[in-house]
Amino acid sequence: MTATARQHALDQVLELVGLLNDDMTKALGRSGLTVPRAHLLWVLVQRGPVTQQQLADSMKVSPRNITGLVDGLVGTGFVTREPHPTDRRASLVSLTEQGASTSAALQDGQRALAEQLFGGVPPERLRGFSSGLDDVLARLRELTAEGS
Amino acid sequence: MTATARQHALDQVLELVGLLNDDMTKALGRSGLTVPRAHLLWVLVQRGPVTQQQLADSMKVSPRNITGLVDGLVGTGFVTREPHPTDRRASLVSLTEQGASTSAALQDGQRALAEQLFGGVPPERLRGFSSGLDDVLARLRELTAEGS
DNA sequence: TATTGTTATACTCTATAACTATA
DNA sequence: TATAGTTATAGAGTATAACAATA
Repeated sequence: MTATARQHALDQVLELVGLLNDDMTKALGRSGLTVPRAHLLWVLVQRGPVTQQQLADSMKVSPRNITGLVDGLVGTGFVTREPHPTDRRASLVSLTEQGASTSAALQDGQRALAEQLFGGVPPERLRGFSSGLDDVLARLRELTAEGS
Repeated sequence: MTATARQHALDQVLELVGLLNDDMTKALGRSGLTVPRAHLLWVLVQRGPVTQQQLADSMKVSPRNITGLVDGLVGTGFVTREPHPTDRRASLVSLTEQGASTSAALQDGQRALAEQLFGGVPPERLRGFSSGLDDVLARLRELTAEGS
């Protein structure tokens, strides 16, 4: 009985993951971005100009992969790759104006999405949802920490 | 005030999406599968042997893509591709024993995950979570139906 | 010697367009 | 003429390994 309730909850979560993934992919595509490229942009918004090594660490991805993502973003005008002022081995990746304004627009879009998804949910119910999610996230973080 | 609560809820959901995606990718990798290949297997579990065209429709992906996914799954022994009994243009894709038993194991893993994630959540709280999710899913389905 | 990033190589997922075989 | 699937081509994300330049 409760086991089926838990199974149902997981099914719901998996459907959510799929729908949200599709929605994000489409929205980013309209801005000329992909999910990994938007992720990189987001790191730059949070951390400011950084080296590719730091990007690789932040995104938990190989340095080779960062080279490719930055190449793409330079090509489409979202970031610049400039020589590092003190370390001549390294590059410094920065947002262009276009990169910064697009990132801001994406954030606005996210705020709008939050309103669309949760705007009609009564506060009491939203609290319950959010608390339940906290429990689930705590467990998931443990699992992924172990499993790495 | 409530706007920040809604924003927080979306942040939680996005973290959930990321963690769950990583967890699934790793778990499937241990079984020699990827997310799209597991998706294909899952369609076969539900529908039985089908043509590649039917797979393309079910998965909302190009026929060319199905050719590649089936090639990979045939190569790793999860499915077979056999001539269709009545339509000589078409192939019939079926689960092998290995494909069926791996699919069953994945389902067991999912049941276990549901227990790990929700097992410690009190029934009352789980109900609240699930109800909230229902609201959110309804809105998301509308959004993705429009935006397509 | 250690670190930064690139080139070389390879695999997976994805798409469109042209083409073959069959209906 | 329409449908099923493949070949041809292309692009994005991912990884490891070898290597050059610099620290």
